[in-house]
Amino acid sequence: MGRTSDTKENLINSAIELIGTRSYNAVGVQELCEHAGVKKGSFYHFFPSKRDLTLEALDLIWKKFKEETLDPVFNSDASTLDKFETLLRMSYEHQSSRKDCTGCMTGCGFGNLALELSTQDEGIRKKIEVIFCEWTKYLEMVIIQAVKEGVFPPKTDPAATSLAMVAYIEGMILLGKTFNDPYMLKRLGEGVLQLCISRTDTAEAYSVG
Amino acid sequence: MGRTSDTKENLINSAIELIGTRSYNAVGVQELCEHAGVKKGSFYHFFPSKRDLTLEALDLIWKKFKEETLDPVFNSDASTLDKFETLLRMSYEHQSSRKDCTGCMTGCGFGNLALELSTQDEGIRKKIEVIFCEWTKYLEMVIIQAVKEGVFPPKTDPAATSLAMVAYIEGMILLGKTFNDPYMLKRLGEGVLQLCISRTDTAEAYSVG
DNA sequence: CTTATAGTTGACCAGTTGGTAAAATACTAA
DNA sequence: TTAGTATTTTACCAACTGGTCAACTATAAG
Repeated sequence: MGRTSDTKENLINSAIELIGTRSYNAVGVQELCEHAGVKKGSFYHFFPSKRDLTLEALDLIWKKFKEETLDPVFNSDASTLDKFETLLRMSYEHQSSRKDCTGCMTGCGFGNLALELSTQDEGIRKKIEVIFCEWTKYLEMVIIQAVKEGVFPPKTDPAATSLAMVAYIEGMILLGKTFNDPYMLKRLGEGVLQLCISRTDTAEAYSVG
Repeated sequence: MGRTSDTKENLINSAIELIGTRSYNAVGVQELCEHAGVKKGSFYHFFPSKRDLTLEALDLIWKKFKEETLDPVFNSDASTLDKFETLLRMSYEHQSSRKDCTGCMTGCGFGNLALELSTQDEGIRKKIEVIFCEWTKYLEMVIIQAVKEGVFPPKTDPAATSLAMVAYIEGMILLGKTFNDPYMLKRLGEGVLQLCISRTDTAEAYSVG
């Protein structure tokens, strides 16, 4: 019943585009509306506030990241190492193309919003926390399997290792954005593999600690 | 000649406090002035813009970070591993106390501003890039020495390793802020050491790659 | 003690912020 | 065809944004 439209989707996509390349507080409702070709009244017909738009935008980029990156990579029949390498290569390519068309390496939409808003908006912080947890689970499952297959040493702690990998990836992207240089991801990418070696093995190998 | 005052210092400290716990765009000139007990006219007597205040605030927190943390830790006669452990412990303690008094883990002032402003303000981005480079140099020197002493394997690449460590530390803090849990730094801290092992050694040890 | 200078004040500005409310319009389903 | 509903539009709001300016005041140095 009643009329239908794609205004809501347009607004969400505009939020992903604009907030993604600048920041939450640097983009106003007005600009969001202009970019989406929509009047402000329509905005508030679909969203109670800019914050709620952002929450839905986070849902969408997480869904897309799963569908376009995590699922294809981790459901493939490639080797464990190839999976990590593919994930890193896709991140590099994504950031590179962002820089080509905006002039800037825009970084990770989750990390960006997390650092900007975690202390100010508990709902957004919590949503990104959950996203990082789910992302970690993808990695954890691969690590568990790699240990079973003997690719990773038996003492590997999959939960700790996967969390460390997400931290390291976010840190890589943070440095890449700071240097405005996607090549930073190439330089740092190999470090991800080092986090796969369990702490105790590291200690034994070189008697550190 | 003329009158003296500590208004400028007060404004810089207010910026560190307010922008540090919220974000650049979430804090206005007015609030900065109120917090510093200063009228807006005085603000613009000392700073051409909020952006310029922020640039000076970055200088100060970097200076303090060096004086209070990097210099004492890395000029001590502790072992290499102890130095890293001390650095991590101090980060944990700092973030913990921030959470105790503000309710939030506020994260790294450099990382926060880098992600919020890198795509929007080239001057601020560049300043943080330089800071990360200098920070990396501190770590690099320690790593070079550790290789000499045989604590780290000879194939270690000090430049690559130190950069990876900064990335990992920033990623740890990012996750900690997202989870609003300083304990994340404890959980992830040990991973820093794994980045000290050179890629090739990792590959040899477990035939990965 | 004077004078030049550094610092302070308050009034002001145009533009923007996020958000509201009601009337007008277009469309869908019965 | 119609009735009801979803969407769109317009006009509006108070509060706040970063920033300006000229007048005023305190003080350090000669």
